[in-house]
Amino acid sequence: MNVRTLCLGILSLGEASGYEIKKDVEDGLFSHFIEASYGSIYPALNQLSVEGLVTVREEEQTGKPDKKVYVITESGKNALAKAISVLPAKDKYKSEFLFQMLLQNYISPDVILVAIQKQLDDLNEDLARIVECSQSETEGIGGRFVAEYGNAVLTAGVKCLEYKKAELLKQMAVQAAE
Amino acid sequence: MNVRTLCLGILSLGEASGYEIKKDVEDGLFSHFIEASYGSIYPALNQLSVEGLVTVREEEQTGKPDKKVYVITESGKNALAKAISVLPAKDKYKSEFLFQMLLQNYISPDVILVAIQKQLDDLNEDLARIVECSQSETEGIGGRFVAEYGNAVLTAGVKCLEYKKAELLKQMAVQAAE
DNA sequence: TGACCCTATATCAATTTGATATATTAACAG
DNA sequence: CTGTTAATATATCAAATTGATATAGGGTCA
Repeated sequence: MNVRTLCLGILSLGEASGYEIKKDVEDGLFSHFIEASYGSIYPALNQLSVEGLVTVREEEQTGKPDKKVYVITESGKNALAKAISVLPAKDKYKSEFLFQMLLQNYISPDVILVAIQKQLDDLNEDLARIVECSQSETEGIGGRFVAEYGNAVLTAGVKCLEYKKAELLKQMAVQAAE
Repeated sequence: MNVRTLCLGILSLGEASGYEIKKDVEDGLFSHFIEASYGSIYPALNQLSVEGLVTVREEEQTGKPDKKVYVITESGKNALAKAISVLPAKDKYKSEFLFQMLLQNYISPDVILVAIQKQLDDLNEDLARIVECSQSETEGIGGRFVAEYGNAVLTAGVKCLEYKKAELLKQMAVQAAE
């Protein structure tokens, strides 16, 4: 799935500017499972506009720079429905954290500890965002689905890491006592 | 973290060819949290070789094409240790599946069902690979860490989806009866 | 007045993907 | 014995994407 389909999906929930799409991807319900940069979003919106899948409207704002508001068209909705009715590709997961943990014999216990803490902070931040988004419940049944799935997965990660952290701290205390 | 560091990490566990590195990334313990294509692995190995972080040895094989075996050097190990002693970047997770589920009002219940089933199959496949890899326990404490973390997270995902699937099936049965 | 942050769009080199090409050997079917 | 498929192995490249940077208007706070 490319960024064009991603933009159509977000626009299907309501009109938005490129900047707002980026915000959704960073802070919204999408943030748990979507990544996209300005460098892909703006070209995607331009192309969608050329293809007639979205319309653009330039909007003046007071106290802020002007923005271009994109609205999905009927043919855009059709293209979206078609694009998301195929078997989804396998999830992609990349974790520098797990890479470091696998090679933990190359790093000191203190570095391992701060890495675990950082991962815990990241997971809890993500978790808080999901809770926040699902409380303002904008997306109905689909939103509940992804919120519950994200919650389950992230909570399991936190639980596992809390245990690993405690284990490491105990071990470090023993080593310090020697 | 770039593919060069990834290759150094894999080579730190033992010598390998580009093809074998790709296999590790596809089927090994790394597969849960790493992605890399030939198009990035081969150039990375060439560059590492130029920089003196790995050495190459061409090996003839009977019954198979020749291969280039890469071995990490001392300065390669130093570069690796340095590269993985920084705070890890945030995990990256991309899921077409969750994107589809969030926009499920655009797709039919049967398509939702096959998507859920596909995700369950993917998760169970990943889970089986982790169990298999951790039984042959090649990587010691680091391997156990990532295996347990992966297990926790994937199991939570499976459990959540089994529930969602049952819920959907019940709902579809009710709708069919009407 | 300057420093810094938020909103907003845009661009671009560098990285990475995903697909394809090439070659060797084995296995298996027709 | 010929064709097809599959595994091993390396390499390349167009296209997509990232991550950083540039530009610009406005607000806030010292």
